[in-house]
Amino acid sequence: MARTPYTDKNGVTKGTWTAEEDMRLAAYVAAHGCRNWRRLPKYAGLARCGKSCRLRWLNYLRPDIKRGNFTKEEEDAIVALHESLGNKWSIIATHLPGRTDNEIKNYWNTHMTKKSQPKPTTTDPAQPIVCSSNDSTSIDNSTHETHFEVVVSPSQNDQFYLSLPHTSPTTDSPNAFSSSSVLMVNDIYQSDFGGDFWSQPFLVDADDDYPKREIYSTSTTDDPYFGPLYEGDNDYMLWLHYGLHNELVQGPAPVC
DNA sequence: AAGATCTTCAACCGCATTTAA
DNA sequence: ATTAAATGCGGTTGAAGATCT
Repeated sequence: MARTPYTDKNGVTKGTWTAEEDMRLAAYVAAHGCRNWRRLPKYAGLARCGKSCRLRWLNYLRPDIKRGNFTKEEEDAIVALHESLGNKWSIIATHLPGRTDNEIKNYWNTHMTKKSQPKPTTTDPAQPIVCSSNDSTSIDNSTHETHFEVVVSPSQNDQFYLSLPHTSPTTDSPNAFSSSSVLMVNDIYQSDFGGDFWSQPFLVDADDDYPKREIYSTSTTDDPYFGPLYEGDNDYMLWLHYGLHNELVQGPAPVC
């Protein structure tokens, strides 16, 4: 998985590093530190650009680099941090000692993106979620806004994915809603949910003493798929992906 | 066995931000 | 305050290895 080494028109070497180059770079940094990457190649006797030297040092030669497969704990941390930070790989890397931003980014792109798109299926075990009592649910008929609240009992680092298939439990929910509908989720950690709602997990951290997720649906019309909830309209189902990625818990949304 | 296709990850590139002059 | 240089970041690429046909 290496790029064939070559020398560009300016005499700068590109591509995979050789063992000798590694040795020169490591020896120079050990002796002089790495305060000026631009000039370092010249002083270290390397035909590389400073950027390349910096990258090689940070991603491979640094003595505190941790090698080997990511542990379950590291994977969980990456998922959680990515949820709150997005693609801020360098910041995420600061929370994973010995791991580089490049390594985490690669790991995410090759392993995690596949896991981050959970879909409900009828084969998943269905157990009732704990919903709040009806008195927390309200409707504003003038704005067609429905408000209900879901109370869950998360444990540390649990993550939640929410979807609301309307017509049947087999509906692949995210596509069942019209674009005129807006689903918002507010909780004490996230007041404005951006990005891809359907694939973004909620993180419950150790300090979450208020495991409530308030779900608002707003619609400008009586959208048959996502209009306001009416009394007796109990075929709205709330799907709650519970735990890491795959476990699914299902239950009815509160009836207004 | 061999060619095609997929997966992985080191390294590159362009751009944004920070630092130094 | 301004500008240029240096650094840092994140997206993308390309080639080796793995897997499939």
